[in-house]
Parts: sequence; C-alpha cells; structure tokens
Amino acid sequence: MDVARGKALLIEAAVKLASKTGNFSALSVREIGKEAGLNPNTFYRHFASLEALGFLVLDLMVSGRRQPLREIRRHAAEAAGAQLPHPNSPAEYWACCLRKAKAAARLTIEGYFDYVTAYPETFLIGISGIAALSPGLREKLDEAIGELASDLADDIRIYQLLPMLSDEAVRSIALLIVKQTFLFSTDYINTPGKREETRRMALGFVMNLIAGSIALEVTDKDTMISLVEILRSAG
Amino acid sequence: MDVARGKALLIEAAVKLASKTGNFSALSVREIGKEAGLNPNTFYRHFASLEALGFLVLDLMVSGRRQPLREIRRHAAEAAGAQLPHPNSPAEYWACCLRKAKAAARLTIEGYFDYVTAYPETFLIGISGIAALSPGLREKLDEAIGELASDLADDIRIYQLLPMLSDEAVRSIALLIVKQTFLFSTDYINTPGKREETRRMALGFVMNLIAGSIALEVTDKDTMISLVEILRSAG
DNA sequence: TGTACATCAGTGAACGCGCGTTCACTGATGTAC
DNA sequence: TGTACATCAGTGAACGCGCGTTCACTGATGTAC
Repeated sequence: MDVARGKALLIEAAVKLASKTGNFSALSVREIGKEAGLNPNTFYRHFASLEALGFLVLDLMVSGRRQPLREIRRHAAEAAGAQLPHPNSPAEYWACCLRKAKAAARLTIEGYFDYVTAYPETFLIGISGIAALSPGLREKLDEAIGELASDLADDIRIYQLLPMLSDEAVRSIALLIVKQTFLFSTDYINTPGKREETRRMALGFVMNLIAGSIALEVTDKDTMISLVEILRSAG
Repeated sequence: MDVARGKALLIEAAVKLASKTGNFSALSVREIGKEAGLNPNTFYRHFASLEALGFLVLDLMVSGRRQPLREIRRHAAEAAGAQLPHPNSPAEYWACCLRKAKAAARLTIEGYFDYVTAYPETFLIGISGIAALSPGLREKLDEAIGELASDLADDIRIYQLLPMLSDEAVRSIALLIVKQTFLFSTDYINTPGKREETRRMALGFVMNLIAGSIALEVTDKDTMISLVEILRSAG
C-alpha cells in the first residue's frame, strides 16, 4: 500500500466535492471527511491544513495530466504527418510542416475536448476555486500553466510543426493557447449546448495565432503568402 | 438621497473586502456589516441574500466600467488618427486605417492598464470570486464579458480601425481580446514586477490576432502583404 | 518463535467561535387629513 | 398648522448550526531482541 487508504479517500472526496461546486476554496474539513466516510478529524492525520491538501491536489492534477495531453498531441502529430511526401526544398519543407500543423491542431483540439469531457474535474478545479485559497496556491497554478505551455512548445518543436517561427514566437503562442484553452474548457463543460461552437472557436483561435505569427515573422514574401494560403484553404 | 446610506456603505464594504481577498464568494454577511460599521443584520434591510448583493455589485461594476473603457478607446483613436493624411485609394485607405489601428491599440493598452491600476477592484472581483457564488452569477458574468466585447467591436467599427476585416472576424477577435485581457489584468495587479512584460504581451497578443485575421481574410495578396508590413514595422 | 514496544490510521467527545437568520424594538422621516 | 399614522433604516439580543481544532483513546501493523 503506497498511500494510506484514508488519505486517498480524502483526496478523492475533495476532488469530487470541488468539481461539483467548482470551488475548492469553499470546502470544509468536515465536509470532506463526511464525503470520504471518515471521522472529521482523520483529516489531520494526513494533512496539516486545507491548503496543504490543495497543494497536493494541484500537484496530482498537473502531474497526472501533462503526459496524457502530450500523448494526445503525439497521436495527432503522427496521424497528421504520416501521409506527407518528402519535401524537395526548404520552402516546401515549411509548407509540409504547416500542412501537418494544421491537421495536427484540429486533431489535437478534438482529442483535447474529448479528454476534457472525460475528466472535467481537473479543468473546473484548476480554473476557479483553488487559486482563491492562498497566494501560494495561486503561484503554483501559474507555475503549472507555465509547465503546460512549455510542454506544448516542446511538442511543436519535436514534431516540427512550426519551424518557420522563432522559439520565442512559439513559446509565446503556446502560453496564450494554454491560458485561453482553460477558459474554453470551462465554457465547454458548463454550456453543453455550445460545445460545437466552442470547438470551432478554439480551432479558429489557434489558426489565427499561427497565421499572425507567420505574417509577422516570415520575412520572405512569397514564402509567407504560400504558407498563409495553406492555413486559409478549407479542410 | 438616491440610495440609502446603509446600502451604499454595505456595497462599498463588500467591494473593498472582496478586492482585498480576491474572493467575493468567501465573504460573510457579518463581515460585510462589520466593515461597513453597521449592525450585522442591517444587511437584510437592503438585500435578500449575499447572491442578491453579488448581482448588484456585478451590475455596478459592468455598467460603471463600460463607458470609461470606451472613452479610453475614443481618446486613443483620436490621438492615433489626427495626423493621418487623406487616402487616395481604397488600398491606401485600408493602410491608413491599419496604421491608425496599430497606434490606437498601443495607446488603448497603455490607457487600459493605467485604468486597471487605478481601479483594481473591478478586475480582481470580476475574475475570481463572484462566479463561484452561483450559476446565475456566472451566467451574468459571461453576459458582461459579451457586452464588453461587443463594445470593443463597435469601437473598432466606429473608428474605422479594421475595415479590411469582416464583422464576424472583428467580433471574434474582440471577444478573445476581452477574455484574455481579464487574465492579463490579474497578472498585472498580482505581479507588479512583471507589469512591463504583461503590457508587452498584451500588445503582442492583439497585434498577433490582427495580423492573423488579415492574413486569413484579405484576399488580394499585394494588399495583404502591405498591410502585414505595417504591423511588422517597429514603432 | 515469542514478547515487548513503537508507530500509525482512525475514533468519539468536546471546546469555543463565527455564521445566517429571526425577533421585537427604536427613532427619524414622510404623509393624510 | 397640528396631529395621527405609516414607512423605513438601523439596533441588540438571541437561536441553533457547522466549523476548525484538540484531546485522550483504540486497535492494527511493524520491528527489535
């Protein structure tokens, strides 16, 4: 037995309650204990305070989600890249990459929202309640967002999706995508009637950012034009 | 006397406390009464519940901030547009507008963050605590964001900043800007050491979105190139 | 192998506290006649 | 103009409740010798 039974039960109960109300900071020690089917003060056998539990939950959430999210991108990149011919020139190489990026973005967003639907707790808790608990937790949440963004930037590099952009541009759009995606996620969960629209908006957002970065960074006009045209074309 | 003295005191106290803790939903009736220097239950003379107060505060925030934010954009657009020569062709007209848009965006962001610094409560409360109070309030907050976005889209139209873009594209980037700007605002308030960076990121974000929309929507290649070049050039 | 001891997860009772909410009350202001 | 009455903002005491936290306790598991 790696982690004590009661501790696991308490964590589980806290996550369940927090995702139900969307507000981690409104939870009480006694409420969590009750939900876990334990004595109210068993809590103190495992955690020094609610904040300590918050730290742990946030840690679990982030460390537990990073890899799956990377897997989603790996699958998307592989599916998108498989049928591409070998390019004959640098410009053609960029074009190939961008076509792959476009397909990968769409597949990733599909996969991402499916994942959100499967594990909504993570995303509801992450955004709303937890940060209000303490400045320390707010800082940790910012850190987590930074890590997720850097994962995304790494994947963009690894799968050679946007080689025409500078590292800085990639990092910058990765951060924007991660932050905005949190907002899209809560919309997605909270308003089931607009899910299709939310997916479209998210994809449009990503395409818009990529197009903007290419327009601002690719200096050769013909190359820029042809790259932008790839994004512009349907499908 | 338009609104009762006690009511005004209670609203003021609630705003003050909520902006201090960044969590409206954690406030208590007694705490608010104490801060206002009133008997705990005077609260019930004016509000049916904490949620009712939340609605009112949100209303006041939004209705009180819409006009000032529009004024900031009006000043920015006027300052940016004053020295532009009269254009001789449609393409030149778009170019003029975009130059104006670029300057206006920078000035607006300057003015906006100054405004955030002056009235941080609005932005701290808006984002974090209030939505957790109830689904009704969350809905109202979404509505408010929609209104602010539609104000922004209107101003872009009125000052003819982006006539090369479709209405839909303008509305779409306006919504993204407003949402992202809320996040930038809390960063701005909470981490004073990174304010310059946050301003730069916000401006970069807006420029990136505009460049992306132009790249994706302007069909004439030469026009698109020359417009993008305006955004690309320094200053 | 047996015994003594330490550690650990969990229990149940109890504490003092701030909470939301209700009640009966006061005093000031407005209003009908 | 004066009087009687209604309305309204605010008061102070009181209620029952769930809260965080502490205490002394139990029983199971592991460990030293």
